[in-house]
Amino acid sequence: MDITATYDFLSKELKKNNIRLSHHRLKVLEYLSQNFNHPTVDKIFVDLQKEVPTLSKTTIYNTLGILVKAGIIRVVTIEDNETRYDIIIENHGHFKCESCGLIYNFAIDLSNFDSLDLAGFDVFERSVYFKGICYRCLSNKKNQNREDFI
Amino acid sequence: MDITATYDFLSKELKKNNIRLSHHRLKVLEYLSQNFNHPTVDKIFVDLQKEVPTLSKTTIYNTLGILVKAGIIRVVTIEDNETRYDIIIENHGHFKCESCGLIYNFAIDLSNFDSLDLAGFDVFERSVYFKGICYRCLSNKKNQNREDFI
DNA sequence: GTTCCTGCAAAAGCTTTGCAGAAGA
DNA sequence: TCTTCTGCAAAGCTTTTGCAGGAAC
Repeated sequence: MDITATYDFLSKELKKNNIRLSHHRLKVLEYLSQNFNHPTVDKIFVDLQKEVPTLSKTTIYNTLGILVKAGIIRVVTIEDNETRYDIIIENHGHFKCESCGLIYNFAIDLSNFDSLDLAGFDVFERSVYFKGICYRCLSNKKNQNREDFI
Repeated sequence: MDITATYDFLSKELKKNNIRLSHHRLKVLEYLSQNFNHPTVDKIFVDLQKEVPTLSKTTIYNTLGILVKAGIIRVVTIEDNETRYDIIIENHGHFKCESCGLIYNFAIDLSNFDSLDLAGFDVFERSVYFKGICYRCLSNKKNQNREDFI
């Protein structure tokens, strides 16, 4: 993916949504458009502080809230004790490895999924979360059984 | 669904998992087997206190943790600011209405879903979360547009 | 000049932990 | 009796809020 194009596109998205383009906000957005690792607030904070030492968590919370409301990023609630954020890309699910903690994207398209149970409902957000052990951990720990990971 | 049968089944599940069947724990489990409304810890606490006034939140947290570990209930993380719990039923997703807050179950079977992106992965948990407006709220508010709900 | 953003500190929630007493096997 | 469960209170975290100063337009 062309990061510069994405970044430009997102800047325009912000303007379209009447979000003031402060330096800090652009930095948070830039970070999210270059890091597809579904960061927590704390991860964003720690990583960006090297570059922008005056940045506060309050501003990160504020910025993330605005971006979610504008529909530019989405909240990933794969785990109950951590809130993560993700630049919105269509038609993908999230897989979390319970061994190494990494979150992977994978292709899945439920946009045309119809359930009889939801007849007459207006569905405008669809999230898919899988958990398990990723191929990397599986090959690292071939001699152990699954119980070790749980 | 036959609640008594479910309840008996679950009692046996507990014994199989060497979980001591205290009165409080049975009450929590009974509550979950009779209330499919995906309660939060606080909801369980408030509802059960009428019946069991000495019950504490610590015990609820303790019990829920044990039941999750035993694979009898699962955590529903459809929202980032609330943790909910659900007796495990196979092959269903969760739909949260952003207007009334109700969470509905709907049938969906991803147990045989294969993604090329996850080739070589061991996937042992699959959650599907949808959001939108339920049919009830839609018919109550026919004259309003979607922006009112968001 | 006016609006809105920012950071600090405090507050608010939710969840976990330590420990002494109580209940279960 | 011995184990482990329970409830209280305190601690630990994450997130929100109030407010004064500062930056953007």
